[in-house]
Amino acid sequence: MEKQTVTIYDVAREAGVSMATVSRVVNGNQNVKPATRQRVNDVIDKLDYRPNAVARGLASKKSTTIGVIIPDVTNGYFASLARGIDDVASMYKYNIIMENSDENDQKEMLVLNTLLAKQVDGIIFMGNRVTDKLRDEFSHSRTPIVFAGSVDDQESVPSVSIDYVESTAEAVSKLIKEGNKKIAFISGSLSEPINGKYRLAGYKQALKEAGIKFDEKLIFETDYSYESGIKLASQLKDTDITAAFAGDDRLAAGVLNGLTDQGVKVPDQFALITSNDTQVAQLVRPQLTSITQPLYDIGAVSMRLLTKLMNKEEIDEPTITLPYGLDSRETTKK
Amino acid sequence: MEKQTVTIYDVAREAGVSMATVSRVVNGNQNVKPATRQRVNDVIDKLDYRPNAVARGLASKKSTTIGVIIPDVTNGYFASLARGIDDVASMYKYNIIMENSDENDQKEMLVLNTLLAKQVDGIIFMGNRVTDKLRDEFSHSRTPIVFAGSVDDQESVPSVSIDYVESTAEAVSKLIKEGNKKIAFISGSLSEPINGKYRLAGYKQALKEAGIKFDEKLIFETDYSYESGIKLASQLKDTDITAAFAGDDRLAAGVLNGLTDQGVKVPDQFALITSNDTQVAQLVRPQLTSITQPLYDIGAVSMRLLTKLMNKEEIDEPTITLPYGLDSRETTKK
DNA sequence: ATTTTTCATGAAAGCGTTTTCTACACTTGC
DNA sequence: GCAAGTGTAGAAAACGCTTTCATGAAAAAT
Repeated sequence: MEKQTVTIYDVAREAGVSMATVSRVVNGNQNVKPATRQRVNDVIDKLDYRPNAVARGLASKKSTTIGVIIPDVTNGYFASLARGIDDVASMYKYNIIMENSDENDQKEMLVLNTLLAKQVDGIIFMGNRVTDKLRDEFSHSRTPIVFAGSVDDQESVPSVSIDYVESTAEAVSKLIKEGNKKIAFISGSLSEPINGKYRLAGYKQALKEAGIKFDEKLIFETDYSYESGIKLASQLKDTDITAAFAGDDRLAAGVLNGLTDQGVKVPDQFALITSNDTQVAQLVRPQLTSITQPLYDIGAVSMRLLTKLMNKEEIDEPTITLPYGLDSRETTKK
Repeated sequence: MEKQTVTIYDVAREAGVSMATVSRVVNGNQNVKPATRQRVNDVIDKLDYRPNAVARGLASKKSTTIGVIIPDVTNGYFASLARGIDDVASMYKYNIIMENSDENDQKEMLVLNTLLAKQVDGIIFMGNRVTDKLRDEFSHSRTPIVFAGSVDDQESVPSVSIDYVESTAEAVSKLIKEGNKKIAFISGSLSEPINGKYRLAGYKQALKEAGIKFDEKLIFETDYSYESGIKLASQLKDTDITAAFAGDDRLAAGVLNGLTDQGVKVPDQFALITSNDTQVAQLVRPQLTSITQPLYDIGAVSMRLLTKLMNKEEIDEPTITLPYGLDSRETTKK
């Protein structure tokens, strides 16, 4: 019962028209007499014709596919962005080729190349670090690209994110207002601009405003895993540090659970604020006070921006900053 | 500085050979003299030639792309499967087009059609319910497909999962052994075979073995959200139910947090076992005792199976069942 | 030295569309 | 009644590759 692939030519023959006409009705071109259109559509239904997107792509030089480079789908933060991206993409009839990069420079180059080979119409890049090589590749290719949930520190690429400096400053200020003087800054690698440049700047800014001297020893640079948070908790326990700002939720959850497991009362003895407001932040007990980010929207807006870029529309501001919030939950005093 | 797209023809001209030869070296065909190969490769590097995958796809009738239908990337369970799929896919040089279906029948049909239009070489389907219409479409298409993390109850489609009947029975038995007599069965829609058919059967089996009579009132059918779990907790609180089996981790986390927030001590006053062993299960306190599933592997094996199908290799057993475990953590007594 | 094999390569026909150009048959407008 | 438009449609050339078939040269066999 295996049906042969039916092509536009089959439809044309069966409907007694040329391929060009079939193509016109399939693509909604108005230059077709209603009666003809009807007839063609009937044949399409009858034969169950489905246009070959690959052939279409070759002929039109558009693949209606966009590439998404994501560090790890398994990470709730990126998954939320991805969901926003996908929803808007399908709204605009684009499909998504997703590639996990593990934030690995080499892999990023590799997937970028396969995406370009696949003739994607645009690319959304998630990741916290951009090597010069990668940036070079971006700018050389005529394929539009936008960063979602991160900023290129050279601002050479359109991006959508929140203001990491201000939000961090606000979080740290809150910690200070609640009486904390020794506040740890916990994040992933400081070589990533989001940590080493923006968040750290916000942290310092808050300290400065409060007249607190910056202390190098309060900076804890690690990776983004839950386990690292647990480990960090043991280190934190025997110091006079009374609060921490964390750049990642899983990391923060690790710190929180580690602290609690060791008998430290949060928030009474230790206050904690995290950054991404993923579901994790609300699943743990006590619930993590967090900077809130419109994760889904960041993804959605990125994709929307990309559609404009692909249509060669004029963009007034390529670096879009979305509003953030600060949700006081249970790991801070009030 | 915009470089024109360089085609195979440009390379051929520059290297003084025919397109056929360039094609051969690009595809690793051995019928090329080493010297010629060298020369062509040099030109490829020099011109920075990158084969157009779309044209390739049209000519070869292979897209080296597979479609992945996922209910929601944002769900840790599916995201883990997806990660396994993607890793194996890239190992075999396939790219992935990912489509969120929201387990919506109509949307599933739609994305299936766009995937087929894009000429994917294979499809991996995640989702708990398969409509007849969809199954029909599957069997009519010559594109191989495999189910990941779910079984088609008609077993007409190759699939990879764990034994849901046995694992559930084991979990419920444990609850019974620890002295619980009234054990709630909490799951998503019973219309989904995984719940209404397999897990429920396991639940009944365990009860029967212990000589406990099945009680309809202990079945709680809801959706998979954390919020529903919270709500359910209030209902559960004022009954004589002392334990529950939950078919989903977020749901279980909701029940757990809801119970705890209302002063019910877990596991002393209420025991709880969940099913998917996503990260959530270990983030909450107390940590959720859970059936453990090799999530990443389920995805990986599915993809591997799909590669075999795409190569038209003989498959001995199209329904693969992977081993599960039962990890006693803190929401059961021992 | 001649025939047969093997090897390396080129020519050209697809693959299934889109799109440009051309053409024809009608309407209009005057 | 004729020139100029205006829809509607077809022919055919791309699009950038893979692949089959043919071919000539070199190697091997006789």
